[in-house]
Amino acid sequence: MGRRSDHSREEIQAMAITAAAKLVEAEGFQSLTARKVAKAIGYTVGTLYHVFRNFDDLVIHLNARTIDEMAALIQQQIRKKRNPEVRIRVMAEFYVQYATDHPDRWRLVFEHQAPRGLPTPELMKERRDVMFELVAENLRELAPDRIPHEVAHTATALWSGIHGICILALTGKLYLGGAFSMVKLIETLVDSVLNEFRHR
Amino acid sequence: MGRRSDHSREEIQAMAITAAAKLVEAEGFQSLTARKVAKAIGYTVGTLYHVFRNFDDLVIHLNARTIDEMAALIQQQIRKKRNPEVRIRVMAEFYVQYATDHPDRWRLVFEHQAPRGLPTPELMKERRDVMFELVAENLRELAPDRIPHEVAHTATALWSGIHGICILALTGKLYLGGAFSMVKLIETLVDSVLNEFRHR
DNA sequence: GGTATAAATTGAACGCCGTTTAATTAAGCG
DNA sequence: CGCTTAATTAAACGGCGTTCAATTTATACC
Repeated sequence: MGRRSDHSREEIQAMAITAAAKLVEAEGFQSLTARKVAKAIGYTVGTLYHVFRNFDDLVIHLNARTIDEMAALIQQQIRKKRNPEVRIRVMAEFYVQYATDHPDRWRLVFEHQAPRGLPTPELMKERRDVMFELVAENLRELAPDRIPHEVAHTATALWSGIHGICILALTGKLYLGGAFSMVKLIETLVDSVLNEFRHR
Repeated sequence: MGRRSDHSREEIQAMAITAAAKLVEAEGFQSLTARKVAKAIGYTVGTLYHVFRNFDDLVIHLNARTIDEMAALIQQQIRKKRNPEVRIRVMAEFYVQYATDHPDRWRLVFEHQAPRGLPTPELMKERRDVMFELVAENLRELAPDRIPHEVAHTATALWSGIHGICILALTGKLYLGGAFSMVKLIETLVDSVLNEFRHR
């Protein structure tokens, strides 16, 4: 066969990313392969390599979409709230929610890594700090006279901590059960860091 | 060739784990393969499968050793300290130290996962909570009259948070530089959680 | 409208992976 | 020394990411 032009480059890209997302959710990110994605969209691997530089490039595009989806969901939720502290708590709540609802897509964002030595792709750089900046924005509103550096520092510490709880819980490395829950752990962390932020 | 009996089963296991550790440190955990390990110890893959159930089994043994090494290092450090708060801070400091010194071995512990559906191997179950329990011990000493559940909860929140900072920093997903450092982030988290723990 | 050009798509190949298995080799024993 | 048993190997399998020559088709031009 040859040139079909049923779909443009961009369409094939989008189809591939969508198919990859579904495969990851259905079978886990560890068993995502280029051949499966190609088959799912009715093309062969070759076409995939015509549209993505390599398999990592496909994964990076999928991860970018995952981050965009998650950020959109979270921003939609905090738009309903006026109080910056409440907003931060809602952000944490829905971060956990998204991670729990799409564990494999979420883990792929953090556990994928391009081959050693290569620089972080632009697509990821743009999205790396989106959550941190969202937290920092609201911390700033919570205490407008704090110096920016301090705000950014606290935002980083808080959000990294929340992320840690998510990762360990989702990978089964956290004892949960009984009165133990992710939600309560996150609450403790948010309470602690916010109190510390206020009182000094 | 055939039966050489140069080494016992246990010796070959230990040699393989050591070789795997070196390969991981030298080339990254992503490119660890059974054939490389076999070659490094002067055997073929077949022998490796005679001694481990499969490749995941080898990785699990390596991870167990990594956790043991790290825990030993940390316990050795806190033995020098009497104050439980100081001990917790030293634990955090050396956790970061180990992760930074052996990034690929450390990441392998947390990013490896046995094929979907299989239960957590005993080898890992025994080691999963070692750090949490170490923290809880010292929290308990810090506030002997708190109920055990509360202590365990705080220990989990604190250590997950520290872990989150480590993971994000080591995978290049954290803005560091200038006055930003892992050590300072960790300090903030420890301060926050310990203060919260004391004041309520 | 036929034809040359350029682009999309394929299928087959490459070297590597984890894993399995039959065949070989050597050690231990009577 | 021959037999048994177990360790070790080499080869094979299917699947992986990746590359590329060959093929097919859409498009631009005369």
